[in-house]
Amino acid sequence: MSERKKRKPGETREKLMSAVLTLVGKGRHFASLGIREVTRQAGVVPTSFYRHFRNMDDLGLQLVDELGLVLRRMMREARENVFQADKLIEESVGIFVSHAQANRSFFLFMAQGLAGESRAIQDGIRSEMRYFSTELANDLRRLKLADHLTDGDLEMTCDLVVRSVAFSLTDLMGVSAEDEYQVEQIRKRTCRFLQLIFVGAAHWDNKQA
Amino acid sequence: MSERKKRKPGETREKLMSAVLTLVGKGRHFASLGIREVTRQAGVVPTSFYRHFRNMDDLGLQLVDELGLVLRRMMREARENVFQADKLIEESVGIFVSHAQANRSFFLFMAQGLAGESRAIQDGIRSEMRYFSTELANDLRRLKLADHLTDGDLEMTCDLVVRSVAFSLTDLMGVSAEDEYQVEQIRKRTCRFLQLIFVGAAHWDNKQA
DNA sequence: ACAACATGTGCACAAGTGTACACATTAGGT
DNA sequence: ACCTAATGTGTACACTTGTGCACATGTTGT
Repeated sequence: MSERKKRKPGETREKLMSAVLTLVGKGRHFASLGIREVTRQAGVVPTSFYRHFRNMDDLGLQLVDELGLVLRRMMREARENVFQADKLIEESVGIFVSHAQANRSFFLFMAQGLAGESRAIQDGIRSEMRYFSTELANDLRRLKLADHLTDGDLEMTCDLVVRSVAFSLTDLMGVSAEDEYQVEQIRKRTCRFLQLIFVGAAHWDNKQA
Repeated sequence: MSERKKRKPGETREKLMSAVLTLVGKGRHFASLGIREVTRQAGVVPTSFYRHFRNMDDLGLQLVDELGLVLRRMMREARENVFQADKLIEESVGIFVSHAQANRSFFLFMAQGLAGESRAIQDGIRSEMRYFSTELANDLRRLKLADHLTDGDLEMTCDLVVRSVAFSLTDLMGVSAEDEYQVEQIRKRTCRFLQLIFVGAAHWDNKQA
């Protein structure tokens, strides 16, 4: 009953997954990738694919799961590095941008999947975003930064925040990672978006009537 | 020198374009479509394709142009139907939603193109959004609804509005057009997003320091 | 050590793909 | 009415694709 011996349990599997990410990173769209192309990129024989995935969508779904891990890691880092509230937005957006650069292909895949052709993958990504949004709401509650908002309004605010950041993602993916200036522009603009949203949230209740 | 005689100048051409829209409407992703598939759907022989387009991306670009027309028509209707400021958001979002339903495939194509694999198409759609955003800014200025904002801040606000609506588009495309309840939920949620943003904009200057 | 299984490989094949070429039809301007 | 250009069609070919099958290899549990 010792199951942790496998020397390379999913070596090919990982090669296939990162082959997809590589291709996506090169500008290809996930929906246009075929099994043969992916196996070729992974340096594996086509039939090997079926040892690990039933089809491309299956592989995509498992990529979404890994994407979840990346996002969680990012969120943890954000929580550890944000000390005072006034720098909250700048710090968080900064961490987001640097993660997006470090895992470019992953986030590219995410951006694609939002309007992709597999409904399951769409739902998976959407679900990750929802999770992210509720966690953000929890944090804001804990930091006492949202005391005047009802749960519903806080949820909505966080949803809008997450959406805006996700949209900035597409901006970010549109410019080369080395273009420091453009990246910086996007970072600043995203911060301003979030500030605007939070100003709106701070003054929300009186308008709610 | 009379050039308007052509009986069916671009009949096949239109058939090809709407064939793409049909396939996209059926849930396919633009990036995964091939020339043969499209011509088959259009009921045309494969080689005809090259009479009108150089490749799929070319066709996509021309679809973006048509999309621009759809968007402009939508904006015109919005301008004609919005009378007083307090219903501005509800009216506009309503018009947006109904247009998105009426031209589902078109908007689906737009949502896909934002993270598609053709850079040119991405830029085209982005450019349409920018246009939309600046027009919105002009309207708000004209209606005296943004007097306390600098041009830059107004531009940012409108950009955020357009992005939020565009993201709602992906929500909308995710539910069946007949699911009245879900569509209504999305409509309401989008309105709340915009309200939140405008509340933020209304109180922006004091925070700007 | 041996049986059971998971994983990787090679081969095969029918189907689909992009596109070149030559030809048929039609439309437009004179 | 005629020439030219635009548009549509059929055939052809080399190539890619998904996937089934049989076999090789390695790994695990007893």
